[in-house]
Amino acid sequence: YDKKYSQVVRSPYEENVQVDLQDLEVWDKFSAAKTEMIVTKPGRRIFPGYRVKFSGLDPNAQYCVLMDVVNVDEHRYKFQNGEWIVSGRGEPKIPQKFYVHPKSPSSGGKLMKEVLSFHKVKLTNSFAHSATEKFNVHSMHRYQLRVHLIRTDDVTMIKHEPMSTFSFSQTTFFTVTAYQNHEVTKLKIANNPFARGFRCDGGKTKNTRRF
Amino acid sequence: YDKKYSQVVRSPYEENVQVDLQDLEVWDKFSAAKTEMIVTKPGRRIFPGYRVKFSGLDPNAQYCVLMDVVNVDEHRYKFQNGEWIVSGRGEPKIPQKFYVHPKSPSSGGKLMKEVLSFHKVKLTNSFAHSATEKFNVHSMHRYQLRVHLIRTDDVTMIKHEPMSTFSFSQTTFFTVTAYQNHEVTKLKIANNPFARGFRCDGGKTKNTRRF
DNA sequence: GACCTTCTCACCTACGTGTTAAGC
DNA sequence: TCGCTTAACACGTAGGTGAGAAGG
Repeated sequence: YDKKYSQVVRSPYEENVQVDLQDLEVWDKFSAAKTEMIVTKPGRRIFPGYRVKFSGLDPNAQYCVLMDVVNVDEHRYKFQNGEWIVSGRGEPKIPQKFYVHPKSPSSGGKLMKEVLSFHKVKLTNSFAHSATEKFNVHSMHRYQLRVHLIRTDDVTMIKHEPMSTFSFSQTTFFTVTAYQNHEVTKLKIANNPFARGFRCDGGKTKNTRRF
Repeated sequence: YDKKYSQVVRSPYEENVQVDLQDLEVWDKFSAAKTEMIVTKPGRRIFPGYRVKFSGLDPNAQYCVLMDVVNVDEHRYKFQNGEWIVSGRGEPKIPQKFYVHPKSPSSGGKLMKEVLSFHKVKLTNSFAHSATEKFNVHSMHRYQLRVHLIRTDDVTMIKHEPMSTFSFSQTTFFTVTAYQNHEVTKLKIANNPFARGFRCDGGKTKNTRRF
């Protein structure tokens, strides 16, 4: 049992493929506090950043890498007395959509040499603000990130080819319009460079993390 | 005779295709003063921005859009007594390279609805700083921008398909490491939002131009 | 000296943060 | 009232400007 994965579905072509979630320590810290992600109308990035690295690919084959955001369950939640509890039925699921990583398609050799970052992805609660990098979600629901691999050099064929899917239990999160758990707020401020202005030391702490 | 084009080469598949250069008034102003573009080691953007709009495409066909930077002649130039004059033989031409617009491939229908911007392109005089969006050029030479259209949905087939090429006489420019003609400097400061700090009014003039 | 290049700088644009107060 | 959402804001990151001094 590999504690890094909550779920793996492999297409027959990618039996030896493995995916590593980057910044695992950071994801673990957030996960322990129950991660929250802000949702806004214009769209808000997720933090920690979703960054993965592939191994075990065929160096000469062409691949497309995708990600999506999926419901973890069918509930609506609320934060009460310091913990998240179920609060009725969830909104109907939003039709699935994929975000194709801009480096797709790419050869297995190239892919294995670099970390793929999905930092441009945003969460929005407004259907009016549609864009390729925006995922529509409901606030006060629970979601999870997934990454997909398809052995093809044709982005338009994505829906007609066998696909391998990888997901990590650490990337589960609650959507909110304002942070509920102050522990999460503290972790965001401590780790996200863009929130450096809110650090106790006035932003003097260096942080060279890349997204 | 259409004064907007200096040269058009059409592949047999794109007889009705037309390209419009955006910000034509600005390009014309610079052109009248003999446009200069700064070249640096890390790479410098071009200004005015190179933005084009297509019409007459097949709405259902897939296209790739490319651009490149080519020599206008074989001379080296210098700026003397307020004008550009030939100053010996130019450096050997740099091997041609294409910058593939990130929205490639795209359907003709989508392409005709939007303005394609090449604002990420940079000019560099250092061969060490190579990148997809950087063009290697020699300083004190004369170049021109070109845009290309290929009817294909496969970016890797770009060099093996018939290509239409469009270029505008207004996009001819001299490369410099420091501006020679103060008239050009004034136009840059007056029109480029990033140079607003140098405007006489202290940067209060609004300018909502998009790249 | 004349000409061209390089580097550092102050000053911008653009946009990613949580905070706060107001709205519903 | 309470719970959740929205918009304006100060304060960061990241990087595009020409100026000016220094270098070759």
